[in-house]
Amino acid sequence: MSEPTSGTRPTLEAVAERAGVSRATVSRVVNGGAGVRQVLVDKVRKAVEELGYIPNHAARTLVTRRNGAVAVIIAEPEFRIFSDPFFEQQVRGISRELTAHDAQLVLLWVEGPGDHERIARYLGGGHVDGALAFSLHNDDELPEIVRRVQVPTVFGGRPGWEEADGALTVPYVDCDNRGGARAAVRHLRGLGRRSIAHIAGPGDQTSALDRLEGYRDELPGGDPGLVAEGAFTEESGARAMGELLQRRPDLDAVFAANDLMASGALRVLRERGLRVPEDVALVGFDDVLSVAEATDPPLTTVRQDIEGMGRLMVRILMRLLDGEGAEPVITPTELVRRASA
Amino acid sequence: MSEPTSGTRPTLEAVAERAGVSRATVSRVVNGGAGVRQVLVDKVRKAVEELGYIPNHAARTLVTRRNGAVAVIIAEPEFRIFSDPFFEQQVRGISRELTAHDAQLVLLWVEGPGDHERIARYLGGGHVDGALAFSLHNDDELPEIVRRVQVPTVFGGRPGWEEADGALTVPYVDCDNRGGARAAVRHLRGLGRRSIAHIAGPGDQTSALDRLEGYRDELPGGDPGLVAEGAFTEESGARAMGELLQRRPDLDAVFAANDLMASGALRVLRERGLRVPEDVALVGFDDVLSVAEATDPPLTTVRQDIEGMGRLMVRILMRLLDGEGAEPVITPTELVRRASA
DNA sequence: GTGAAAGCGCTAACAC
DNA sequence: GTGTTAGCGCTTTCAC
Repeated sequence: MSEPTSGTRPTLEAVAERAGVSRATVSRVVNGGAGVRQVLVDKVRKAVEELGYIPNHAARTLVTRRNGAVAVIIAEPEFRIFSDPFFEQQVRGISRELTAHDAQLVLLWVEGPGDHERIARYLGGGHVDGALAFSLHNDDELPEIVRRVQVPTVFGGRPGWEEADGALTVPYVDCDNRGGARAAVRHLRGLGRRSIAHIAGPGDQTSALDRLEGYRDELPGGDPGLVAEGAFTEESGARAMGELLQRRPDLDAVFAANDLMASGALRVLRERGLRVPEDVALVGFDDVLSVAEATDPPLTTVRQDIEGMGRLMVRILMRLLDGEGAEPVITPTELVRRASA
Repeated sequence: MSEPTSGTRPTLEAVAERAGVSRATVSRVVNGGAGVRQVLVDKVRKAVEELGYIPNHAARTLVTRRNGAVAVIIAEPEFRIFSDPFFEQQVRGISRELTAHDAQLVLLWVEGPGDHERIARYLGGGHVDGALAFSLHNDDELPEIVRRVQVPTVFGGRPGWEEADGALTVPYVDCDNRGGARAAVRHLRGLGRRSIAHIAGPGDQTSALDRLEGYRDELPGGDPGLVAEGAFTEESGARAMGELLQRRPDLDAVFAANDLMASGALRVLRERGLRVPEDVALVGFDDVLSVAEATDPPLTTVRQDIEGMGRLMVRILMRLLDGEGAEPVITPTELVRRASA
């Protein structure tokens, strides 16, 4: 009983003996039971039950080269994103789709650069069939790691490094950030607004850059003073709003690169006695309900199907695992009108 | 190239051939190189490097019965606790200690009761050597699952079901909740306070119950109207404080079962124009710095070494895996005086 | 010190 | 339909 795992688990062989059949038959039954007479199926099932047999994972993986597990990689600086409703929704989508494929979600937490080697060994050692990662910053090392160990990987969000090396196209899922931003600005213009400001996200994230570009598409030659950078947090949105009001007290509309920053901006606007949408119209991005519906007034925003994007990441990975090719996927966005604009 | 894993990875055999040694020697080198001549060690290392060899995990596990991975199980209702600084700190401790043991942290997310079967298969299938779980609610099914599949498990927090079945003692790590609560109340009494209220945590969590008991130890025959139940959140602390003030406007001290609820209570106290600590002295529990030091005034609170408890969970699990026995561990608490009491 | 050989528990041809 | 057999890639006695 000094063994690592408690006692000795029953093997296929034991089940076979008890059921009076061969190992192969037991294997067939355990894996679905196709092409086995019902009598034997029942016998085997009974033996499995009685012995409490659970297939040995390592043995199975050794021969099938599949292990039914997919890694979701979280890098330390991003660990906090668990508290971000956006991320939670995406992981939920991933989890559900994985379950539908009968695959296990393994969350890998990278604590820092020192962990890279360990993560590489884990990924390369075949613990998982594939990986899902989030391309949050341009300087991330993850893409290099997954490339090196050759584990099929799908990214959430358009990776920034792709721009540097056009040859290396990795599969990813992202929404139409640029198009969504355009729709937001067009909507504000349609409302007759003339001074439309933008609270952008961090400059090292493609989603922020793409939304900024969409904003500029609609306002060529716009005043750079109408753009302030935030960090996708409520707090930073408030700060950016303050800056903008200082620079351009005449502004009559704001497009924030996400709902959290929009809610921060809204707070500042109200503190200054400005009415939304009468004095300043406000549009967000994401349509995270817990934020967009909770503000007063509720936010007009650009909706993206976050959970759906998570599910899509899994489906693309599965296709990759089946040896099929995979292209990046851009999902559509949709303007949701509420009261803020 | 239609294989699940990309291309064919080099095996031990390939390395052996390239280095001109036997598989056994390569294996020795890969596993530390003890008892192998330096010349051969170098040769092998070189071959490993050149081939980009990574040991096959499944094959190794199949023979060693160990796989260097430990599951941290998160149940869905608790997924939110990622945003709880307490939990994050504990996971950080776990992660660090695991790294020190060269083990991989695998986070298992249980989405709901329907997932139990899958989780059981995963745990029982030998994906991980052991598991770490958090006993948050008394009706949790997890303990039953880990018992069934016989995977060595250490719990964070004293499990509630233990009371029902004294025979089943599982290893767990918890702080001295009762003793800490006593110290808090004693401190308030020492300050000359006469009407000491308690904002308790949810009644289905042992930590909350133990702290309540510690409070009662020091105030036998106390007024039940001085106790209100919260849910360990800031919001619920505020609500409970409101109730207490309504029932007992004369109260002059509050012991909250955690810092988050204390900060909620503090907010309400100030809204009502009550000074802390002059009118009402306030003590929290946990000493989560981001909360206890951030309030105004900063909280006097009962400190527990959260990260240390996470590390301890891992150490106990490792002992379990080595076939040694393991007892529950209660870590000490310490009153930290700041300005609120 | 190093190599040869025997498995770990399972699946997948291939016979029957 | 079912059983037999040959590995999957690695570690680990046991000889030499």
